Amino acid sequence: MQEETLSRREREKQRQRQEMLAAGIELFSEKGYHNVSMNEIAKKSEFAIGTLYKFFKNKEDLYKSIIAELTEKFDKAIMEALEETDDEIEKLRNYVKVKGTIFMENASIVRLYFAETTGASFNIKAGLDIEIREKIEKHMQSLALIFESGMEKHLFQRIAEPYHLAVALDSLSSSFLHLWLEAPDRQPYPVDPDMILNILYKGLLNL
Amino acid sequence: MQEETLSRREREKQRQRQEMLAAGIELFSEKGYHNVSMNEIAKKSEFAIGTLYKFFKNKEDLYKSIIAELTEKFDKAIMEALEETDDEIEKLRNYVKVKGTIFMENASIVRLYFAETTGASFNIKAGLDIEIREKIEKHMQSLALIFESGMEKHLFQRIAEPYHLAVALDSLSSSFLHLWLEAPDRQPYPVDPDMILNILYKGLLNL
Amino acid sequence: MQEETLSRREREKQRQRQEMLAAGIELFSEKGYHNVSMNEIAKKSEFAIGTLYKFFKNKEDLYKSIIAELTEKFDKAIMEALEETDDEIEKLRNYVKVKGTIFMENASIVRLYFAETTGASFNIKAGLDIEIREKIEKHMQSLALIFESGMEKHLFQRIAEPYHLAVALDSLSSSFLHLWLEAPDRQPYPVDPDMILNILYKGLLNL
Amino acid sequence: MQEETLSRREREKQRQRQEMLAAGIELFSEKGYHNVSMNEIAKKSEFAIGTLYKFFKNKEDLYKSIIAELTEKFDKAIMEALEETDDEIEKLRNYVKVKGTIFMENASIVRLYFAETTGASFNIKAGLDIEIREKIEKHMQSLALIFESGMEKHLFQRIAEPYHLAVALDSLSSSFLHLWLEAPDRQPYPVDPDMILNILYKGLLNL
DNA sequence: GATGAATGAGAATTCATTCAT
DNA sequence: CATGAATGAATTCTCATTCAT
Repeated sequence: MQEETLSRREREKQRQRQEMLAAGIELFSEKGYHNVSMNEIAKKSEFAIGTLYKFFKNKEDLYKSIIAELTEKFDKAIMEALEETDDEIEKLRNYVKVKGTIFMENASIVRLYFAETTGASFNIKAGLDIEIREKIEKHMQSLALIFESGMEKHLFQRIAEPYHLAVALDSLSSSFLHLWLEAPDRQPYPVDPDMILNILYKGLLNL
Repeated sequence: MQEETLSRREREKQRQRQEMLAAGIELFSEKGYHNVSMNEIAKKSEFAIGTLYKFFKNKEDLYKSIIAELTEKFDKAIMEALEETDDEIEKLRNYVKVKGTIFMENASIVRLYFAETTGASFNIKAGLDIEIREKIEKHMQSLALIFESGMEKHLFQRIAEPYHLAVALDSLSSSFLHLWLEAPDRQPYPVDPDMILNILYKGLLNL
Repeated sequence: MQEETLSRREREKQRQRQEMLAAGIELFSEKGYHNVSMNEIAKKSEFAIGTLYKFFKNKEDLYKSIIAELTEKFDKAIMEALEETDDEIEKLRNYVKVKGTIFMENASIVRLYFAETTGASFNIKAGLDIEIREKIEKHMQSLALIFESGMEKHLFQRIAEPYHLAVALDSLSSSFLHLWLEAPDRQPYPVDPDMILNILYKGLLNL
Repeated sequence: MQEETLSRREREKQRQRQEMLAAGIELFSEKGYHNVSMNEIAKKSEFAIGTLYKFFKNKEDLYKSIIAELTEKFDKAIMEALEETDDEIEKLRNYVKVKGTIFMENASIVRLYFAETTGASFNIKAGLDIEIREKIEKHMQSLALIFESGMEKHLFQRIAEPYHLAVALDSLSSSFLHLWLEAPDRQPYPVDPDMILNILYKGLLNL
């Protein structure tokens, strides 16, 4: 019974933490890191400012926690997607599909994620970006291996370096995602991963 | 003679303005918008802070001016590149080449540019992004037209919607540019626009 | 039996109170009143913070209790020492000896005590100092009376006002104590009360 | 003329700095370091809080500056007093006289000074105390030398270690100063340095 | 017209204290 | 009755902006 009580408290804490993170996500993605005050987050999450500081040692920590959580979730899903099958073509389709799903479900954090991974990030000093970049690099390496292996099996033509193809796939999927994030109803993407893959799969020119 | 005097003064003013912008570019791209103070920019550009405020009505205005200037330069160069020839293939190669050149020559602003165009920018309130996005959209439309026209001439296969191909080309070129910005010596890109185009031109699969 | 239970509880309470005070003493004397939080004291004394507030109505009250306790102890010991004998010379020696013993045994509180009795204390508003000052004044009066009586018996020469001599003795003993507190091994004082008295007893000059 | 302008500005700055320090002295000595906010000091000195921070990099710096300034002044005056004459008796009288004068003229800072030199100082971490303690130690050494030299000339009896006599003199003078600070009108001290010296000079007992 | 000293609103963070469990 | 999570007032410090010289 005590166990139950403890876990109830623990669960309650987790719920609170999630609410704080949610308020942070919403505000940060809407207004940018520096244009959001801890007081705002406190108000939005309906906690006292002091309570916020019980959960996160400072503003940066709260921000990092948001990014870290998404990164973790994203990384897990991607790695799983790539291991689900042995077929290279299927792996690539899975990659694009899963990326789309995650982004759709977390639209507002994704803005933050892009802010952190692209361009001059908020917190050059933060050092969080290093961790993220390492995960992204890991994904690129995994994709590159898939291209490489597909080439060895003569599934794919060696039209470019495997690593470059990996970057290309990542880039294309992100771009179409962006398109969709900006105008969810008009853009086809998250529903159709094949469109992106086709751009890579078929050559444009009649060679 | 008064005209001459005025224009000399005018030229002098322009030079000063450029120095201020240059200082801003360097600092903003290195440390991020919110981590740079107007005093720093004043010191770096060797003007008094009051003088800065004679040229730009506030910090945001200075920032916007930087972005606007790059956007303008970029837009001009791209539009010229696309009009230089009638050959669709050549147009696309020009697009990639010019984009590469601009980015290489303005590496530090480009970080700012990405920060502004991708993800949650520092200053969503700024409203500057609207102007930028419009220019980018114009480029996309131009590229789409090129793809369309190439398809009509049967130069290109209709492997995807012209607009999607435009987005793809923009995305790929930006990604490889990023790669290069992060590790200038190892990456081939700005030297070789064809690598990118090949990814689109040849299909991966043996169809 | 109820009485016994009550008194057992009472004793238990006293023990708890003492533990809280002890934690406070250690922390306050090490870091200063304002650099110690109630949470720290709670943790160090191994009570919940709420329990602390059952015993002391606020932080200041806890602090005052510490000082009051030392003052009480000190006052008692001093008054006893002065009444132990009828010989004025012996009384003064007792005073210095007992002061030394108390201070040696409570080195860490003594820092607090000095902080409170000398200079601009942390908490002038506390109003505690009034009570302390009254006790000190009482000691001074007692010492003055001893000097006075010694003078009447022609034990002492009337080289200064009795009250001034009292102040002098208090001052000298405190100073040498300080010396000892700062470097316990090198200083002779608490072992040798006569050194201090000699400074008063023998004249410096060859008169 | 430019020189004049510069020095006028410089003088103006010094005047402002002094006003800030004065406000700090008054508030700190009245309420204690931690019970005074920077905003209060700003208000009292009639400057904006930001201006305070132009002159002092933080609260501690402002506090240290106050203490350092008094210490400097005090040290200078004491050292001069000790060098003014070659006669040991005169030197000691000078010491007591000058100390009295300084303290009378700076009554409120002296409270701070005592708080810093006695008991648990506000800022154990501050490290300022080290500098002060070194100066005090220097004074003690100087006094000890005077006693030593007086003893060698058989002006003084060797009734105690010279260093202990130095400590005794310092202690006595400070104590009577305290007395006076608490009740300026009733206490004779600062007017009569000889009273203190007599306590040391004549022996109490009829030996 | 240039200057930079002065301003003060606003942000992050701490911690004494309360009170529901 | 003990507990310690939650509270929010108060504090330090920064920096965009103004304006007297």
